[in-house]
Amino acid sequence: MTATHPMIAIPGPAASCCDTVASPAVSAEQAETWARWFKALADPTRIRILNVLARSVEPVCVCELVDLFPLGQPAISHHLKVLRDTRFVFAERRGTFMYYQVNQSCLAEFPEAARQILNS
Amino acid sequence: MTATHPMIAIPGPAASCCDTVASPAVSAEQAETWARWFKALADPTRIRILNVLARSVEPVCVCELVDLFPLGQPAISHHLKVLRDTRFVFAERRGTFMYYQVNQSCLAEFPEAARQILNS
DNA sequence: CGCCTATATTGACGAGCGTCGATACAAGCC
DNA sequence: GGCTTGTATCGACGCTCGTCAATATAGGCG
Repeated sequence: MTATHPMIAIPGPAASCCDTVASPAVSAEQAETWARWFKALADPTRIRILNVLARSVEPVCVCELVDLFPLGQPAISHHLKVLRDTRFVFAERRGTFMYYQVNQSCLAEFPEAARQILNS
Repeated sequence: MTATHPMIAIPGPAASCCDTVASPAVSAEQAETWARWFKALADPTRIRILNVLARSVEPVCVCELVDLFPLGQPAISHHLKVLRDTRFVFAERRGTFMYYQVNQSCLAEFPEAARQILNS
């Protein structure tokens, strides 16, 4: 695996193919957590559902979402479950209807993850 | 699809299951673009590769990355290609070696996407 | 030229994802 | 109680993804 670098005899800063790089500062566990977050948003429908929920002051019921997208009700429910499992949204029951809202604080951590991947 | 709401006769703000919600402000095309970005980061190895590249002042060659992760060289090359295709990183050839760097400006657009999903 | 090393690409395989149809559950109304 | 409606879950299908082994390409060195 480790390359035997051809310039090894040349003195100076370019003695090997590159300076030894530090191990990633992001642990494997942290990376998996963030990967799950990104994966939850790696679908255009879920992005747009999240956008609709974020733009609505009031909680939104499922039937409204079903009308907005060219997908069946089970598909919408599935996407909502993915967003629920990652805590991007939460649901509240009112009689027969289910109302969904964005979890603002959870989405706020999102740019923070991007920052840590770049800086830490 | 559209629900016939049982409270339709009751006057007042709760005349239907929920207020009519605006269509998503994020177009389907924009959502697909962002979904591709998120998908590129929806893998723990790619997150950590990106983190290593971001932490290194100097460009990093592939053999160094192969040593850092318990994956074969083809797998690392594959992940680098995904990151290249989404312009998160770019590569530069120096003789036999390929050196990778993060595309800072491209990653800066990332929190902006999160902001637009929430606010716009 | 031929050999060697670094990296990219290909093909294959198993696993997971998105969608749909069918069904189950929950709650209100008769 | 039964009926209806809204929502969630299940099973199946096709598709994509991540990984590996094998191979191809590219560049340096003799």
